[in-house]
Amino acid sequence: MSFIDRIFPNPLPSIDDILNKYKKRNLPEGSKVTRIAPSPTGFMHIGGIYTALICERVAHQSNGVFFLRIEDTDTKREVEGATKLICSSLSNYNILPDEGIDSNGQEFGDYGPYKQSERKSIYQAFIKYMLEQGKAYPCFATTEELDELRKKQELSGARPGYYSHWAKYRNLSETQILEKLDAGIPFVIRFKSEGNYNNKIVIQDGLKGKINFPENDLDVVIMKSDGLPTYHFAHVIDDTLMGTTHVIRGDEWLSSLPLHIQLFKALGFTPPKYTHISPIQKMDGDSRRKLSKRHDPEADVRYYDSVGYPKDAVIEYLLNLANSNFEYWRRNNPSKSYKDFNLELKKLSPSGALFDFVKLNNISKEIIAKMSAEELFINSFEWAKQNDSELYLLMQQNSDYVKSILSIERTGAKNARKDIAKYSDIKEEIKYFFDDRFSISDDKISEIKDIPSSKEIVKDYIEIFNETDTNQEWFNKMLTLSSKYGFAKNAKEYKLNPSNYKGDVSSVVKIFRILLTGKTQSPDLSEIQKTMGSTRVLNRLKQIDNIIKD
RNA sequence: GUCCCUAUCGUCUAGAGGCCUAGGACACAAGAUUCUCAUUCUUGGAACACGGGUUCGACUCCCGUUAGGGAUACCA
Repeated sequence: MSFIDRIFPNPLPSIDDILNKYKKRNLPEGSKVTRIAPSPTGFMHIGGIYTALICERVAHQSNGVFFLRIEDTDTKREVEGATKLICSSLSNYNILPDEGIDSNGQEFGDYGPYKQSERKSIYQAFIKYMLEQGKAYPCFATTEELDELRKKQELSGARPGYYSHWAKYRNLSETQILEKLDAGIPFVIRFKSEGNYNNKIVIQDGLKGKINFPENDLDVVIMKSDGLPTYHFAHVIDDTLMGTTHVIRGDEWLSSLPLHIQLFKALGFTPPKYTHISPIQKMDGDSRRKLSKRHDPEADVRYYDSVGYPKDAVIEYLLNLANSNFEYWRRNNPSKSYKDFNLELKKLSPSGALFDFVKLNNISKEIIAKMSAEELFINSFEWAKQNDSELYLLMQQNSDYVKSILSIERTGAKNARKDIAKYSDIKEEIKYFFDDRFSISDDKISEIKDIPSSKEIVKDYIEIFNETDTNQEWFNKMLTLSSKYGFAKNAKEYKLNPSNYKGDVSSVVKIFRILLTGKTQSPDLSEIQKTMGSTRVLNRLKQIDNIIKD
């Protein structure tokens, strides 16, 4: 019995059967097949969404196929529920694979299974083939042995790694291998590299162009002792069988490129086209670093959901990061779907971009400003349902009132206000419209007191208040009151002759603004009054008696 | 240590040897708009990391330095 049969005693599918099962994809010329291949080790990273978005766009723009593959070959790091989270995050952001796994764990598509853990026998069939071809061998090195090897290499100044004469188990005889196997010594399968480190090879990358590498001479592990393949091997097998034409992935894989190309060749496969994209980074002190799962809450896509950024805002921000001409396109096509924008892989930045919340906010404000009051209500209501029960209740019990609040300077306005960047901002904007959440702080009260004749002005206004006043009619009343009590009709006039006036009309309006909203800054006061209704307005105005006693 | 990638305003970037006195967006500052804020409009400040080449000419090409990032696992 050969050592190969000892390693794989159970029958495995034949290479021919596998190759026959995975038919060549029948797609029109120029169609691209891309994939997103996350490992279920925690939450969905914003960088994962970024890559997925790019892959999805590239495939679908070319009438190709975009699929999802779960890379769960590291059973130790796998986190319960992570696969589900990946699927739901993708569908949340409307990045929908044509093949893969849905949120319920249901697989779909003709090139599955799409979970690597379910493809074990396929990988093993190819591993066996590699062994038969003499392109791989079992290695019995223990962790201690490998540590020692590394130390020795460091001491002698040699390049660390398992290669050439350092590769202790590379040239074991059949009998030696069988002895170890019989003794039950754990082993891995290593690739028997024919590469020469002193040879230079050139590889083409879709973004970085031609890259020079030394040839790979490392005998990399391709099958772990648990019988599952490593990333490198699974990548080569899966992307071949699944017909991936374009591999778009993070540039942390760039250095493994010589190995991957070498593996494709060893198996007689044609490698796909590669594009390595730079990660999204953030500023940390005065150096940049990758957004980290452990330290940065904004690394988790759920963060953007939880604070209430519209999904499209996140997507458009990411698109803007990918292709900076997106914003130009968006300005010229304000109502088109982002899917009509043609994303160009070549236009991606070869260096990593810093995540910029200020820019995200700007994009998000634009998007929210474009929503009608009705849409904003529906979207924020949906958000509140999941994330803010207090706001949810408020909106549910006062839906018409909240809708009219959201209409202020939106419905019928030339340019809607751009002061809401995320749904969680809404609470603060609508709070003071509700009597049980409205109050005036002491320092605002003293601001009213500081304005001469404030009590008389309010009393006068109460007499002439009319709920149906137009904006102009309301403002005329402010002007009338101003001149009656010695305030200039505008700032210019006041500045010209400050000694002639007690202030200008803005001081008069300020009394009402504070009385009605508790704030010194607010949207248009006449619209606010109309929205609040006369009873509420008059009640609040009458509070002047409690603020300024005779 | 070794290998690989990257380097333009504060940020994202345009830039394919002369269209560059380096353009745009965000942010910031100033001004304008019958009220504050938010809009909107106008204006402004703000960058080719450094040193060598190549060339009539370099932000652009080459080499080095520096800085940042990545890889160097039975992790992906």
